[in-house]
Amino acid sequence: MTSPKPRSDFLDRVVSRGFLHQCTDLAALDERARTRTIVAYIGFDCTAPSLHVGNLLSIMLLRNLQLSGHRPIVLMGGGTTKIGDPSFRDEARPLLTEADIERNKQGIQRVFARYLAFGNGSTDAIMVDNAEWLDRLAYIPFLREVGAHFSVNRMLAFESVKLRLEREKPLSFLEFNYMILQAYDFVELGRRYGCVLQMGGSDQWGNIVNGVELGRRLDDRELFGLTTPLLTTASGAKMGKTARDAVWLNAEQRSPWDFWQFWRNTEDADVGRFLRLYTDLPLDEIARLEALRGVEINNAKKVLADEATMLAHGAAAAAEAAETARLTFEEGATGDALPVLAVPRAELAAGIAAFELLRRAGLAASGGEARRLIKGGGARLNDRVIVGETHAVSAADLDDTGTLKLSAGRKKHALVRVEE
RNA sequence: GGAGGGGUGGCCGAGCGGUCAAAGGCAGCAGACUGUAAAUCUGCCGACGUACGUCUACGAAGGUUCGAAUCCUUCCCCCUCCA
Repeated sequence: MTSPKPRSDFLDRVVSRGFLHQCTDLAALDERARTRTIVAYIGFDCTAPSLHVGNLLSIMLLRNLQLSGHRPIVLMGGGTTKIGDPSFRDEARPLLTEADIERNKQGIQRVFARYLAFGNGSTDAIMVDNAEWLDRLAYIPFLREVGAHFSVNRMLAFESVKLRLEREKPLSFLEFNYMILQAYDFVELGRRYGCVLQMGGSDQWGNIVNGVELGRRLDDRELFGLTTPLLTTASGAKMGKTARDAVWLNAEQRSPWDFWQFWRNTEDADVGRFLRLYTDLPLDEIARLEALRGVEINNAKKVLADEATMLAHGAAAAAEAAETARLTFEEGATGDALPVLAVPRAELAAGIAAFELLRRAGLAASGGEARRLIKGGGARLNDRVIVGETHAVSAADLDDTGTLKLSAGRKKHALVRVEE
């Protein structure tokens, strides 16, 4: 199902950079985006204190929208988070308290300032919270105005809830309403801001289509929906999750250094795709980088890490991370961006067991894990393999700046510094 | 409402009175090889303790037993079939 090359700048970008999965009416949307400025939104529920790399695709899509001369709306789901989206989940999300939601919202909001330009101009981004209208809904009038347009039969047929129903797992009436509220959001944004397009991940298709249809029925307005593909890495892992933790966008949750490292460690086969999705680099430049082979492709990964980190954390943090990586991996030295553990001089003078220090430096989750790391020969002190879990690290291991380096494996390093 | 099957470590999945902190697989971590890649091979993989060990764990709560993931009772949840 290859379609002709879009004529609007926006959809041309979307398609050529790999953001498109499905669209309700690509040709009509293309025509509209070509002839006038459109307003489009993506909703973000406040389920965690930060967004992560899994959400980055959506954020970059909004960025591309703005870069091609249109207006993005970031919709905070302060209202819908109180319900919990059941899409493709086989059990209900734990209900969050209003305080949790508010805290999460504060964390999430900050991210967008780096990716979008907010303001009052015609293509400036705006941020709104659906709690603004959802909290105020009056039940009976809402049912009469909006509820009447939904067919339960049809809602039950959506792929997003099919799993739950097939397994006969409970789908509460509360969750069942999520779809309707999201549809209503779209209509409300259409009324308030002239928003005509809702975008989101492919799991949002059902919710989005409902909004498009509701807009037509309620306001006789033509709305559009567009979804992005579900991303996996070349070896099949879900994008944006490492180990136990998501790759958070907030610096408090994941340091710019770790963030840079995440991108630097991209698999060869993913570099081109990621450069198109997660950076602003022109396509011909990306094509050149992607064509690099062997050791050379590491340069493409560095560019990817630089660009992605610059967007998320700013140029200074990206430069520091890149320099630290150069020093650490190419010179065998250390850089300023490495995590630092401060230890009182007296304590260090007395000697600290290596496993304990590894744990405290954050290189191992527990003492046991640290011990295993040492037993397996993966732990190093100042680049020398540590032998014996209880090996005492002392002031003698400090260099002349009062610092020592601990490593877990070849990629994870931390500095220990004495404090007076 | 009736009959049967099941709930096990991050996930899948064996175990069905002691030798079970619980096979195997996946994921994860480390080592080797490399390019801070992939693939492959090797080791580790509940917590705490230097080893012997201690504690917490097999849906929940009780019970039988020298001893229970394994047996019994009650409860909760899920699956299949019948009405």
